[in-house]
Amino acid sequence: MDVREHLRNGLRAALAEAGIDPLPDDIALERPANRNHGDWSSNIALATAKKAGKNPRELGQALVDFLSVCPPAHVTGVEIAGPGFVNFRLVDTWLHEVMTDVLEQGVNGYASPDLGAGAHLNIEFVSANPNKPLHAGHGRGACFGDSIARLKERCGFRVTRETYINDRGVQMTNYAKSLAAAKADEPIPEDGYHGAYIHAWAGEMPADADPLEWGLQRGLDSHRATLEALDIHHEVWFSERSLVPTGAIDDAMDDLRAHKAVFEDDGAVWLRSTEFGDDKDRVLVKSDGDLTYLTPDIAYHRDKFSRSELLFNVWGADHHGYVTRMKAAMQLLGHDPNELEIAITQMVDFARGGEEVKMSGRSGDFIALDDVIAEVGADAARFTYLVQSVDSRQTFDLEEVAKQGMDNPVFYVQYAHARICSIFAKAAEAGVERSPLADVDASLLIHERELDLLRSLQELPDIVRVACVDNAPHRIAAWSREQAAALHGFYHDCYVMSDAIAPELTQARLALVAASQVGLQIALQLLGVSAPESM
RNA sequence: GCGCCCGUAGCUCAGCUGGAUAGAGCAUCUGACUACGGAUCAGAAGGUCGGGAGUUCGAAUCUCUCCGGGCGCGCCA
Repeated sequence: MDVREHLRNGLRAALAEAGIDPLPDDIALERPANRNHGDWSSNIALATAKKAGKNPRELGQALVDFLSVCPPAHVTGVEIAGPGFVNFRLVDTWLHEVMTDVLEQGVNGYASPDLGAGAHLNIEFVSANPNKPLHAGHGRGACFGDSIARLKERCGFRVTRETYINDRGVQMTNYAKSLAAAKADEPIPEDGYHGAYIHAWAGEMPADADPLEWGLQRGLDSHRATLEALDIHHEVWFSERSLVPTGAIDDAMDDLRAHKAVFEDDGAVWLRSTEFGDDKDRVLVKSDGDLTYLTPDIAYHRDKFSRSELLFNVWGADHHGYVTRMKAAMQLLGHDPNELEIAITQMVDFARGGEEVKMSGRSGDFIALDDVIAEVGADAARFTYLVQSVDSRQTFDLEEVAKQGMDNPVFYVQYAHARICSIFAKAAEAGVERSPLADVDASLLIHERELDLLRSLQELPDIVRVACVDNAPHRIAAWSREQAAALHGFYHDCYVMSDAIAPELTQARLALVAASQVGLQIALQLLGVSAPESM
């Protein structure tokens, strides 16, 4: 049981004794930044005194007096400090219980809060045009979306990974023309695509192939291969084009009309998106009869809702202006706006050794995501894309990330895992057999390095929950670095096996290291980064 | 002009629903191996949290305003 429950129960009893009624719903407990303030601290006296019309310091003292007489489990001291904080000092047994929890629950059980309760969540990400390879900028949304999927899965959602293929419209026609021109050694049309890949792909194209159909498949194959190199696998590749023959677009229009969500003006059909916060109403059917981009996308989202309770989209910052109208469209169709969550990833700049690398869309001169993976490796690419909040613009220095040293946090973390494996290998070599957990005396773990490792492991469930709720995989990356630092520090100061180490302590430390391995594996799995046994 | 994101150490960035003396990595300087992989560890130095005002016991965090940067504001996709 989480030690905080013991403390909260004690605080509730103390509050009741002090005449607080009703009791607060939530009692915050935090680990003070300053160790002198104890192991756990609560601001509950400050928070409730105001409402109860009491002096915070006096209420805090009353709580302390009560808790000193009936201390919760593990507690050795309770003090009042500052304006009214209640500080708890605990014996290390509370941390030893953390180790037991981690090992008993394992990689699949520890730090897996059930937030989703089995709800079906469709996560759409990447959704790039199939007329060109994925570029370096796509990597962020791809890694972010997949890590979100991993987080939601761990937290009890049933997840479908999906990507939308923009295979309908003029850009596909221009792409086909470009392929055909390249194949015939003719100049690429002005409105075509001029990247080097066009010529490479045209060279592969059979002479009798339909450039559009062949090109579509070639583009999809390219995307699929790139994503698989990053260990990203979409269950559904949804074709925009397919919305026409299935009647999905017509159905969506009928549905919108039935909901009085559209009107006609100037020969065009408009969506009443201003009813739900949009700046202006949006055209769905142009006066020439063509559909705007929005219309099939509405039909697509409507289709997704027919297959899933909750939708999650990952869009680049260049599409953020589109969020309001899509949410408005879904609300006009009767959906709760909270059932469609849209995460925006800010742009990525690329550099080599501090020198900015220009990416120009017009000339087709961009860094392919494949090239990033080839240059830095899939693990380093994923970790780097995820190490930073997607709310901030990112600078991705290919030269820095390609380094296989301390500059590179991904190696630091992976090396911690490899070290653990190395310790186990060494133990096996020495003929040391791991005792069952029940026979391990965890109370032997009293070194500050050992306790640091356990404090960090204790935080993981909270970190996972926050990362899931806030859509923040970078919190996992940050935790993995802390756990790795704790492991390296432990490794440096605490030998697991040695003539000077008692067999019982060896067993306790092997268990501790195993717990750390569980934590690191959970974190690396959520990031989609491998946990190597050796490097 | 309007909307969204950002501004924290020399550099790259964390900082959870407001908490006590604002953190990490890199870079810089100084140290640590006759034992499990030194791809490691320890210490030092480094700050008007963009500026200002407000809310309160308490603000990097919430509100307002200004400054600076990015991205959007089509009957394009």
